[in-house]
Amino acid sequence: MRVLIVEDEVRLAASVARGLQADGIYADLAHDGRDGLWRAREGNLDAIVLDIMLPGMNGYDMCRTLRAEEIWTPILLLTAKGGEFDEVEGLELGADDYLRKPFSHAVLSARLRALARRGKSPRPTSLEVGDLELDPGTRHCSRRGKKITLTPREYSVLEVLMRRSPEVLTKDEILLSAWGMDFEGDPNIVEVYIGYLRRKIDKPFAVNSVRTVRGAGYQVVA
Amino acid sequence: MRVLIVEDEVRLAASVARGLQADGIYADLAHDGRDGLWRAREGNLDAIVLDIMLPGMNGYDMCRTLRAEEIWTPILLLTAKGGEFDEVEGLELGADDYLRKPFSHAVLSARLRALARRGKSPRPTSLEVGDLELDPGTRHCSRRGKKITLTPREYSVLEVLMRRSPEVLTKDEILLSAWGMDFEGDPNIVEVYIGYLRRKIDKPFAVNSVRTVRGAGYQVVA
DNA sequence: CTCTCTCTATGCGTGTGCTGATCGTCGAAG
DNA sequence: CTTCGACGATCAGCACACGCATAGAGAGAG
Repeated sequence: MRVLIVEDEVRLAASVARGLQADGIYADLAHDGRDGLWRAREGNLDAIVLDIMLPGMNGYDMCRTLRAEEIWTPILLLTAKGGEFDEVEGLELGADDYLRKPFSHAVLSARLRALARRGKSPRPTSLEVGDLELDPGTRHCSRRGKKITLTPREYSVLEVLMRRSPEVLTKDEILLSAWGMDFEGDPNIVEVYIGYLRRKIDKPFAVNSVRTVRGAGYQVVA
Repeated sequence: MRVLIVEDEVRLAASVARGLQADGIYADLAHDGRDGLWRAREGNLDAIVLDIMLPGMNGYDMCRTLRAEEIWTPILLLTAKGGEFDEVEGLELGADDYLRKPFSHAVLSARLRALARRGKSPRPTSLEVGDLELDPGTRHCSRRGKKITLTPREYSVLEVLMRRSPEVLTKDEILLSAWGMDFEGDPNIVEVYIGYLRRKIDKPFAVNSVRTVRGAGYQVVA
Protein backbone atom coordinates (compact mmCIF):
# COMPACT_ATOMS: atom_id res chain seq x y z
CA MET A 1 0.00 0.00 0.00
CA ARG A 2 1.28 3.40 -1.00
CA VAL A 3 0.32 6.90 0.07
CA LEU A 4 1.48 10.42 -0.61
CA ILE A 5 2.02 12.83 2.28
CA VAL A 6 1.81 16.51 1.39
CA GLU A 7 3.11 18.43 4.37
CA ASP A 8 5.47 21.39 4.59
CA GLU A 9 6.93 20.68 8.01
CA VAL A 10 9.71 18.40 6.92
CA ARG A 11 10.39 16.85 10.30
CA LEU A 12 6.78 16.03 10.95
CA ALA A 13 6.38 14.55 7.48
CA ALA A 14 9.41 12.34 7.93
CA SER A 15 8.24 11.13 11.30
CA VAL A 16 4.79 10.28 9.99
CA ALA A 17 6.35 8.46 7.06
CA ARG A 18 8.46 6.34 9.39
CA GLY A 19 5.46 5.53 11.55
CA LEU A 20 3.42 4.39 8.60
CA GLN A 21 6.26 2.39 7.18
CA ALA A 22 6.34 0.36 10.36
CA ASP A 23 2.74 -0.57 9.58
CA GLY A 24 3.53 -1.62 6.05
CA ILE A 25 2.31 1.58 4.42
CA TYR A 26 4.91 3.20 2.20
CA ALA A 27 4.83 6.95 2.04
CA ASP A 28 6.07 9.35 -0.60
CA LEU A 29 6.65 12.92 0.50
CA ALA A 30 5.89 16.26 -1.08
CA HIS A 31 6.60 19.49 0.72
CA ASP A 32 4.44 21.97 -1.15
CA GLY A 33 1.19 22.00 -3.05
CA ARG A 34 2.61 22.17 -6.52
CA ASP A 35 4.92 19.22 -6.00
CA GLY A 36 2.08 17.31 -4.35
CA LEU A 37 -0.23 17.89 -7.26
CA TRP A 38 2.41 16.70 -9.67
CA ARG A 39 2.98 13.47 -7.78
CA ALA A 40 -0.69 12.87 -7.25
CA ARG A 41 -1.22 12.96 -10.99
CA GLU A 42 1.70 10.67 -11.71
CA GLY A 43 1.44 8.03 -9.16
CA ASN A 44 -0.35 4.92 -8.58
CA LEU A 45 -1.44 5.90 -5.04
CA ASP A 46 -3.88 4.30 -2.63
CA ALA A 47 -4.49 7.52 -0.72
CA ILE A 48 -3.24 11.07 -0.18
CA VAL A 49 -2.64 12.72 3.20
CA LEU A 50 -3.00 16.43 2.65
CA ASP A 51 -2.13 19.29 4.97
CA ILE A 52 -4.36 22.32 4.56
CA MET A 53 -1.79 25.00 5.25
CA LEU A 54 0.80 24.73 2.53
CA PRO A 55 3.15 27.02 0.66
CA GLY A 56 2.61 27.24 -3.08
CA MET A 57 -0.94 26.00 -3.25
CA ASN A 58 -3.16 25.24 -0.28
CA GLY A 59 -4.81 21.94 0.46
CA TYR A 60 -8.29 23.05 -0.55
CA ASP A 61 -7.14 24.14 -3.97
CA MET A 62 -5.18 20.98 -4.51
CA CYS A 63 -8.15 18.89 -3.54
CA ARG A 64 -10.47 20.77 -5.87
CA THR A 65 -7.96 20.65 -8.71
CA LEU A 66 -7.54 16.88 -8.46
CA ARG A 67 -11.26 16.23 -8.40
CA ALA A 68 -11.76 18.54 -11.36
CA GLU A 69 -9.21 16.43 -13.21
CA GLU A 70 -11.22 13.29 -12.51
CA ILE A 71 -8.61 11.91 -10.17
CA TRP A 72 -10.49 10.12 -7.40
CA THR A 73 -7.69 8.92 -5.16
CA PRO A 74 -9.02 9.05 -1.58
CA ILE A 75 -7.88 12.19 0.27
CA LEU A 76 -7.45 12.60 4.01
CA LEU A 77 -7.12 16.21 5.13
CA LEU A 78 -4.95 17.28 8.05
CA THR A 79 -6.37 20.29 9.83
CA ALA A 80 -4.41 22.40 12.28
CA LYS A 81 -6.91 25.06 13.13
CA GLY A 82 -9.52 24.50 15.78
CA GLY A 83 -12.41 25.74 13.65
CA GLU A 84 -14.90 23.28 12.30
CA PHE A 85 -15.50 25.02 9.00
CA ASP A 86 -12.20 23.88 7.58
CA GLU A 87 -13.35 20.36 7.86
CA VAL A 88 -16.85 20.72 6.53
CA GLU A 89 -15.56 22.74 3.64
CA GLY A 90 -12.92 20.14 2.89
CA LEU A 91 -15.42 17.32 2.74
CA GLU A 92 -17.68 19.33 0.45
CA LEU A 93 -14.74 19.96 -1.85
CA GLY A 94 -14.17 16.29 -2.38
CA ALA A 95 -11.95 15.13 0.44
CA ASP A 96 -12.94 11.79 1.93
CA ASP A 97 -11.93 12.19 5.52
CA TYR A 98 -10.03 14.49 7.82
CA LEU A 99 -7.91 14.26 10.92
CA ARG A 100 -7.22 17.02 13.38
CA LYS A 101 -3.64 17.70 14.49
CA PRO A 102 -2.18 16.44 16.67
CA PHE A 103 -2.99 12.84 15.84
CA SER A 104 -1.52 9.44 16.64
CA HIS A 105 0.04 7.10 14.12
CA ALA A 106 -2.33 4.31 15.04
CA VAL A 107 -5.36 6.39 14.15
CA LEU A 108 -3.80 7.62 10.93
CA SER A 109 -2.95 4.16 9.68
CA ALA A 110 -6.36 2.75 10.59
CA ARG A 111 -8.06 5.59 8.72
CA LEU A 112 -5.82 5.22 5.69
CA ARG A 113 -6.55 1.52 5.47
CA ALA A 114 -10.26 2.21 5.69
CA LEU A 115 -9.97 4.71 2.85
CA ALA A 116 -7.86 2.49 0.65
CA ARG A 117 -10.28 -0.39 1.03
CA ARG A 118 -13.01 1.66 -0.58
CA GLY A 119 -10.95 3.03 -3.40
CA LYS A 120 -10.84 -0.03 -5.59
CA SER A 121 -10.34 0.64 -9.24
CA PRO A 122 -12.51 -1.12 -11.78
CA ARG A 123 -11.13 -4.13 -13.61
CA PRO A 124 -9.91 -3.69 -17.15
CA THR A 125 -12.17 -5.33 -19.66
CA SER A 126 -11.04 -8.15 -21.90
CA LEU A 127 -10.69 -8.03 -25.66
CA GLU A 128 -12.87 -10.27 -27.82
CA VAL A 129 -12.91 -10.98 -31.52
CA GLY A 130 -15.37 -13.71 -32.40
CA ASP A 131 -14.72 -16.54 -29.96
CA LEU A 132 -11.14 -15.47 -29.39
CA GLU A 133 -10.52 -13.78 -26.05
CA LEU A 134 -7.56 -11.89 -24.65
CA ASP A 135 -7.45 -10.50 -21.11
CA PRO A 136 -4.87 -7.75 -20.72
CA GLY A 137 -5.05 -8.05 -16.93
CA THR A 138 -3.99 -11.65 -16.64
CA ARG A 139 -2.55 -11.93 -20.15
CA HIS A 140 -4.63 -15.03 -20.67
CA CYS A 141 -5.67 -15.95 -24.15
CA SER A 142 -8.33 -18.49 -25.01
CA ARG A 143 -10.59 -19.69 -27.78
CA ARG A 144 -13.82 -21.58 -27.01
CA GLY A 145 -12.70 -21.83 -23.40
CA LYS A 146 -9.46 -23.56 -24.25
CA LYS A 147 -6.42 -21.82 -22.86
CA ILE A 148 -3.67 -20.74 -25.22
CA THR A 149 -0.18 -19.98 -23.93
CA LEU A 150 1.56 -17.06 -25.58
CA THR A 151 5.11 -15.82 -25.27
CA PRO A 152 5.47 -12.11 -24.38
CA ARG A 153 6.22 -11.09 -27.94
CA GLU A 154 3.35 -13.11 -29.36
CA TYR A 155 1.09 -11.48 -26.82
CA SER A 156 2.17 -7.98 -27.83
CA VAL A 157 1.50 -8.63 -31.49
CA LEU A 158 -1.88 -10.21 -30.87
CA GLU A 159 -2.90 -7.46 -28.49
CA VAL A 160 -2.43 -4.65 -30.97
CA LEU A 161 -4.16 -6.60 -33.70
CA MET A 162 -7.16 -7.36 -31.50
CA ARG A 163 -7.36 -3.86 -30.03
CA ARG A 164 -7.76 -2.40 -33.47
CA SER A 165 -9.65 -5.28 -35.07
CA PRO A 166 -10.89 -5.44 -37.77
CA GLU A 167 -8.53 -2.75 -39.02
CA VAL A 168 -5.68 -3.74 -41.30
CA LEU A 169 -2.33 -2.86 -39.72
CA THR A 170 0.83 -2.43 -41.75
CA LYS A 171 3.95 -4.27 -40.73
CA ASP A 172 5.44 -0.97 -39.68
CA GLU A 173 2.56 -0.24 -37.34
CA ILE A 174 2.87 -3.66 -35.78
CA LEU A 175 6.62 -3.25 -35.41
CA LEU A 176 6.10 0.08 -33.72
CA SER A 177 3.50 -1.21 -31.27
CA ALA A 178 5.02 -4.54 -30.41
CA TRP A 179 8.74 -3.83 -30.67
CA GLY A 180 8.96 -0.08 -30.18
CA MET A 181 10.50 2.55 -32.37
CA ASP A 182 14.06 1.57 -31.62
CA PHE A 183 13.92 -1.75 -33.38
CA GLU A 184 16.75 -2.13 -35.86
CA GLY A 185 16.47 -5.68 -37.10
CA ASP A 186 14.94 -7.53 -40.00
CA PRO A 187 11.29 -6.46 -40.50
CA ASN A 188 10.62 -10.01 -41.65
CA ILE A 189 10.25 -10.71 -37.94
CA VAL A 190 6.62 -9.64 -38.17
CA GLU A 191 5.87 -12.39 -40.68
CA VAL A 192 7.57 -14.85 -38.38
CA TYR A 193 5.38 -13.89 -35.44
CA ILE A 194 2.22 -13.88 -37.52
CA GLY A 195 3.17 -17.43 -38.34
CA TYR A 196 3.60 -18.32 -34.66
CA LEU A 197 0.23 -16.82 -33.85
CA ARG A 198 -1.58 -18.69 -36.60
CA ARG A 199 -0.05 -21.94 -35.41
CA LYS A 200 -1.39 -21.35 -31.91
CA ILE A 201 -4.71 -19.57 -32.30
CA ASP A 202 -5.99 -20.64 -35.72
CA LYS A 203 -4.74 -24.03 -36.84
CA PRO A 204 -5.79 -26.07 -33.77
CA PHE A 205 -9.31 -24.73 -34.19
CA ALA A 206 -9.45 -24.91 -37.99
CA VAL A 207 -10.29 -21.25 -38.36
CA ASN A 208 -8.68 -18.39 -40.23
CA SER A 209 -8.92 -15.29 -38.11
CA VAL A 210 -5.47 -13.87 -38.78
CA ARG A 211 -5.73 -12.62 -42.34
CA THR A 212 -3.03 -11.41 -44.69
CA VAL A 213 -3.90 -8.43 -46.85
CA ARG A 214 -1.27 -8.59 -49.49
CA GLY A 215 0.70 -5.39 -49.93
CA ALA A 216 -1.06 -3.79 -46.95
CA GLY A 217 -0.58 -5.79 -43.79
CA TYR A 218 -2.57 -8.00 -41.42
CA GLN A 219 -5.90 -8.00 -39.63
CA VAL A 220 -7.75 -10.15 -37.11
CA VAL A 221 -11.39 -10.88 -37.89
CA ALA A 222 -14.18 -13.06 -36.54
CA MET B 1 -31.52 10.73 3.01
CA ARG B 2 -32.33 8.69 6.08
CA VAL B 3 -30.21 7.81 9.08
CA LEU B 4 -30.68 5.97 12.35
CA ILE B 5 -29.42 7.51 15.58
CA VAL B 6 -28.73 5.06 18.39
CA GLU B 7 -28.22 7.11 21.54
CA ASP B 8 -29.54 6.65 25.06
CA GLU B 9 -29.60 10.28 26.14
CA VAL B 10 -33.05 11.16 24.88
CA ARG B 11 -32.64 14.93 24.89
CA LEU B 12 -29.34 14.82 23.00
CA ALA B 13 -30.77 12.41 20.44
CA ALA B 14 -33.78 14.61 19.82
CA SER B 15 -31.66 17.71 19.43
CA VAL B 16 -29.35 15.99 16.97
CA ALA B 17 -32.34 14.75 15.01
CA ARG B 18 -33.72 18.27 14.75
CA GLY B 19 -30.38 19.62 13.63
CA LEU B 20 -30.04 17.03 10.89
CA GLN B 21 -33.59 17.53 9.78
CA ALA B 22 -32.79 21.19 9.14
CA ASP B 23 -30.13 19.94 6.70
CA GLY B 24 -32.58 17.65 4.94
CA ILE B 25 -31.42 14.46 6.67
CA TYR B 26 -34.26 12.48 8.27
CA ALA B 27 -33.41 10.70 11.46
CA ASP B 28 -34.97 7.68 13.16
CA LEU B 29 -34.21 7.21 16.84
CA ALA B 30 -33.38 4.18 18.92
CA HIS B 31 -32.52 4.45 22.58
CA ASP B 32 -30.79 1.17 23.29
CA GLY B 33 -28.65 -1.35 21.49
CA ARG B 34 -31.30 -4.02 21.04
CA ASP B 35 -33.79 -1.63 19.53
CA GLY B 36 -31.07 -0.14 17.33
CA LEU B 37 -30.05 -3.53 16.00
CA TRP B 38 -33.63 -4.35 15.16
CA ARG B 39 -34.16 -1.14 13.21
CA ALA B 40 -30.82 -1.41 11.46
CA ARG B 41 -31.82 -4.82 10.13
CA GLU B 42 -35.21 -3.63 8.97
CA GLY B 43 -34.53 -0.34 7.47
CA ASN B 44 -33.45 1.07 4.31
CA LEU B 45 -30.90 3.40 5.88
CA ASP B 46 -28.16 5.52 4.37
CA ALA B 47 -26.12 5.54 7.55
CA ILE B 48 -26.16 4.75 11.27
CA VAL B 49 -24.96 7.06 14.05
CA LEU B 50 -23.97 4.86 16.94
CA ASP B 51 -23.10 5.80 20.49
CA ILE B 52 -20.59 3.48 22.11
CA MET B 53 -21.95 3.59 25.65
CA LEU B 54 -25.41 2.09 25.47
CA PRO B 55 -27.72 0.13 27.75
CA GLY B 56 -28.68 -3.31 26.51
CA MET B 57 -25.89 -3.85 24.03
CA ASN B 58 -22.90 -1.60 23.52
CA GLY B 59 -21.88 0.06 20.28
CA TYR B 60 -18.97 -2.27 19.58
CA ASP B 61 -21.11 -5.35 19.84
CA MET B 62 -23.80 -3.88 17.68
CA CYS B 63 -21.27 -2.95 15.06
CA ARG B 64 -19.74 -6.40 15.04
CA THR B 65 -23.13 -8.09 14.94
CA LEU B 66 -24.29 -6.10 11.94
CA ARG B 67 -21.14 -6.78 10.00
CA ALA B 68 -21.34 -10.46 10.86
CA GLU B 69 -24.83 -10.44 9.37
CA GLU B 70 -23.46 -8.96 6.16
CA ILE B 71 -25.16 -5.65 6.68
CA TRP B 72 -22.83 -3.00 5.37
CA THR B 73 -24.70 0.21 6.06
CA PRO B 74 -22.08 2.87 6.88
CA ILE B 75 -21.62 3.35 10.62
CA LEU B 76 -20.38 6.49 12.37
CA LEU B 77 -19.34 5.90 15.96
CA LEU B 78 -19.81 8.51 18.68
CA THR B 79 -17.05 8.29 21.25
CA ALA B 80 -17.20 9.95 24.61
CA LYS B 81 -13.94 8.78 26.09
CA GLY B 82 -10.75 10.62 25.40
CA GLY B 83 -8.64 7.56 24.58
CA GLU B 84 -7.71 6.77 21.01
CA PHE B 85 -8.03 3.04 21.31
CA ASP B 86 -11.78 3.18 21.23
CA GLU B 87 -11.59 4.65 17.83
CA VAL B 88 -9.01 2.39 16.29
CA GLU B 89 -10.81 -0.60 17.72
CA GLY B 90 -14.10 0.64 16.30
CA LEU B 91 -12.69 1.04 12.83
CA GLU B 92 -11.19 -2.44 12.96
CA LEU B 93 -14.54 -3.85 13.98
CA GLY B 94 -16.19 -2.50 10.89
CA ALA B 95 -17.23 1.06 11.65
CA ASP B 96 -16.57 3.54 8.88
CA ASP B 97 -15.90 6.72 10.80
CA TYR B 98 -16.07 8.18 14.26
CA LEU B 99 -16.77 11.51 15.89
CA ARG B 100 -15.69 12.59 19.31
CA LYS B 101 -18.21 14.18 21.65
CA PRO B 102 -18.97 17.01 21.85
CA PHE B 103 -19.49 17.70 18.17
CA SER B 104 -21.31 20.27 16.09
CA HIS B 105 -24.25 19.61 13.83
CA ALA B 106 -22.42 21.00 10.84
CA VAL B 107 -19.61 18.46 11.18
CA LEU B 108 -22.00 15.59 11.76
CA SER B 109 -24.05 16.27 8.68
CA ALA B 110 -20.99 16.76 6.51
CA ARG B 111 -19.61 13.44 7.69
CA LEU B 112 -22.88 11.65 7.19
CA ARG B 113 -23.15 12.95 3.66
CA ALA B 114 -19.62 11.81 2.95
CA LEU B 115 -20.42 8.34 4.29
CA ALA B 116 -23.65 8.07 2.35
CA ARG B 117 -21.89 9.11 -0.81
CA ARG B 118 -19.48 6.23 -0.51
CA GLY B 119 -22.38 3.90 -0.03
CA LYS B 120 -22.38 0.45 1.42
CA SER B 121 -19.28 -1.31 0.28
CA PRO B 122 -19.04 -4.99 1.13
CA ARG B 123 -15.82 -4.82 2.99
CA PRO B 124 -13.76 -7.93 3.09
CA THR B 125 -11.94 -7.79 6.37
CA SER B 126 -9.11 -9.75 4.86
CA LEU B 127 -7.75 -10.48 1.44
CA GLU B 128 -8.21 -14.06 0.27
CA VAL B 129 -6.85 -15.92 -2.70
CA GLY B 130 -7.68 -19.59 -2.54
CA ASP B 131 -6.80 -20.72 0.96
CA LEU B 132 -4.24 -17.98 1.41
CA GLU B 133 -5.34 -15.16 3.70
CA LEU B 134 -3.86 -11.77 4.44
CA ASP B 135 -5.35 -9.41 7.00
CA PRO B 136 -4.34 -5.82 6.32
CA GLY B 137 -5.48 -4.76 9.78
CA THR B 138 -3.16 -7.00 11.74
CA ARG B 139 -0.76 -7.80 8.88
CA HIS B 140 -1.15 -11.47 9.64
CA CYS B 141 -0.85 -13.97 6.90
CA SER B 142 -1.98 -17.58 6.96
CA ARG B 143 -2.68 -20.58 4.80
CA ARG B 144 -5.03 -23.37 5.93
CA GLY B 145 -5.08 -21.80 9.37
CA LYS B 146 -1.33 -22.00 9.77
CA LYS B 147 0.25 -18.67 10.57
CA ILE B 148 2.97 -17.30 8.33
CA THR B 149 5.33 -14.57 9.55
CA LEU B 150 6.22 -11.95 6.99
CA THR B 151 8.72 -9.10 7.15
CA PRO B 152 7.32 -5.64 6.32
CA ARG B 153 8.72 -5.69 2.81
CA GLU B 154 7.45 -9.16 2.10
CA TYR B 155 4.07 -8.06 3.34
CA SER B 156 3.98 -5.08 1.00
CA VAL B 157 4.80 -7.16 -2.03
CA LEU B 158 2.25 -9.82 -1.18
CA GLU B 159 -0.40 -7.24 -0.41
CA VAL B 160 -0.31 -5.57 -3.78
CA LEU B 161 -0.24 -8.93 -5.56
CA MET B 162 -3.24 -10.22 -3.60
CA ARG B 163 -5.19 -6.98 -3.83
CA ARG B 164 -5.05 -7.13 -7.59
CA SER B 165 -5.13 -10.90 -7.99
CA PRO B 166 -5.33 -12.52 -10.47
CA GLU B 167 -3.91 -9.66 -12.49
CA VAL B 168 -0.34 -9.91 -13.70
CA LEU B 169 1.75 -7.08 -12.28
CA THR B 170 4.97 -5.96 -13.89
CA LYS B 171 8.07 -5.63 -11.79
CA ASP B 172 7.81 -1.89 -12.20
CA GLU B 173 4.30 -1.84 -10.79
CA ILE B 174 5.40 -3.92 -7.84
CA LEU B 175 8.40 -1.69 -7.28
CA LEU B 176 6.18 1.36 -7.37
CA SER B 177 3.67 -0.03 -4.91
CA ALA B 178 6.00 -1.68 -2.47
CA TRP B 179 9.07 0.55 -2.62
CA GLY B 180 7.75 3.90 -3.87
CA MET B 181 8.75 5.90 -6.87
CA ASP B 182 12.03 7.10 -5.44
CA PHE B 183 13.66 3.68 -5.43
CA GLU B 184 16.95 3.78 -7.28
CA GLY B 185 18.42 0.35 -6.75
CA ASP B 186 18.59 -2.85 -8.70
CA PRO B 187 15.10 -3.90 -9.90
CA ASN B 188 16.25 -7.48 -9.44
CA ILE B 189 15.17 -6.95 -5.83
CA VAL B 190 11.65 -7.85 -6.89
CA GLU B 191 12.80 -11.29 -7.98
CA VAL B 192 14.54 -11.75 -4.66
CA TYR B 193 11.39 -10.95 -2.70
CA ILE B 194 9.24 -13.13 -4.91
CA GLY B 195 11.66 -15.88 -4.01
CA TYR B 196 11.29 -15.15 -0.29
CA LEU B 197 7.51 -15.21 -0.57
CA ARG B 198 7.47 -18.50 -2.41
CA ARG B 199 9.69 -20.03 0.23
CA LYS B 200 7.23 -19.00 2.94
CA ILE B 201 3.78 -19.27 1.43
CA ASP B 202 4.11 -21.88 -1.30
CA LYS B 203 6.84 -24.42 -0.67
CA PRO B 204 5.79 -25.53 2.84
CA PHE B 205 2.33 -26.28 1.48
CA ALA B 206 3.41 -27.75 -1.85
CA VAL B 207 1.38 -25.31 -3.88
CA ASN B 208 2.27 -22.89 -6.62
CA SER B 209 0.23 -19.75 -6.13
CA VAL B 210 2.90 -17.18 -6.96
CA ARG B 211 3.27 -17.51 -10.71
CA THR B 212 5.87 -16.08 -13.03
CA VAL B 213 4.64 -14.79 -16.36
CA ARG B 214 7.84 -14.57 -18.27
CA GLY B 215 8.47 -11.18 -19.81
CA ALA B 216 5.39 -9.76 -18.12
CA GLY B 217 5.61 -10.01 -14.36
CA TYR B 218 4.01 -11.95 -11.52
CA GLN B 219 0.53 -12.91 -10.36
CA VAL B 220 -1.02 -14.68 -7.38
CA VAL B 221 -3.66 -17.26 -8.20
CA ALA B 222 -5.68 -19.89 -6.37
C1' DC C 1 27.01 -7.44 20.49
C1' DT C 2 23.62 -10.29 18.16
C1' DC C 3 19.71 -10.80 15.44
C1' DT C 4 16.68 -9.43 11.80
C1' DC C 5 15.76 -7.37 7.67
C1' DT C 6 17.06 -5.36 3.31
C1' DC C 7 19.54 -5.15 -0.60
C1' DT C 8 23.63 -6.15 -3.88
C1' DA C 9 26.08 -9.18 -6.60
C1' DT C 10 27.15 -13.35 -8.83
C1' DG C 11 26.59 -17.56 -11.66
C1' DC C 12 23.65 -20.77 -13.90
C1' DG C 13 19.97 -22.92 -16.69
C1' DT C 14 16.33 -22.40 -19.85
C1' DG C 15 12.94 -20.38 -22.65
C1' DT C 16 12.55 -16.91 -26.00
C1' DG C 17 13.80 -13.83 -29.79
C1' DC C 18 15.85 -13.27 -33.92
C1' DT C 19 18.58 -14.22 -38.19
C1' DG C 20 19.11 -15.90 -42.67
C1' DA C 21 18.12 -19.08 -46.11
C1' DT C 22 14.78 -21.58 -48.60
C1' DC C 23 10.32 -22.66 -50.10
C1' DG C 24 5.54 -21.28 -51.38
C1' DT C 25 2.01 -18.30 -53.35
C1' DC C 26 -0.27 -14.47 -55.43
C1' DG C 27 -0.99 -11.34 -59.22
C1' DA C 28 0.01 -8.76 -63.34
C1' DA C 29 1.67 -8.67 -67.95
C1' DG C 30 2.62 -10.79 -72.18
C1' DC D 1 -3.08 -19.51 -70.20
C1' DT D 2 1.61 -19.15 -68.95
C1' DT D 3 5.49 -16.97 -66.96
C1' DC D 4 8.01 -14.31 -63.96
C1' DG D 5 8.82 -11.32 -60.14
C1' DA D 6 7.66 -9.78 -55.68
C1' DC D 7 5.88 -10.72 -51.52
C1' DG D 8 4.90 -13.79 -47.75
C1' DA D 9 5.57 -18.31 -45.01
C1' DT D 10 8.34 -21.58 -42.79
C1' DC D 11 12.23 -23.73 -40.54
C1' DA D 12 16.51 -24.67 -37.96
C1' DG D 13 19.67 -23.16 -34.88
C1' DC D 14 22.26 -20.00 -32.12
C1' DA D 15 22.91 -16.26 -28.73
C1' DC D 16 21.30 -14.07 -25.01
C1' DA D 17 18.29 -11.94 -21.73
C1' DC D 18 15.37 -13.29 -18.20
C1' DG D 19 14.29 -15.30 -13.94
C1' DC D 20 16.08 -18.04 -9.99
C1' DA D 21 18.95 -19.29 -6.20
C1' DT D 22 22.29 -18.19 -2.95
C1' DA D 23 25.76 -15.90 -0.26
C1' DG D 24 27.11 -12.15 2.08
C1' DA D 25 27.51 -7.04 3.12
C1' DG D 26 25.32 -3.21 5.37
C1' DA D 27 21.97 -0.97 8.36
C1' DG D 28 19.17 -0.74 12.27
C1' DA D 29 16.86 -2.36 16.51
C1' DG D 30 16.94 -4.60 20.89
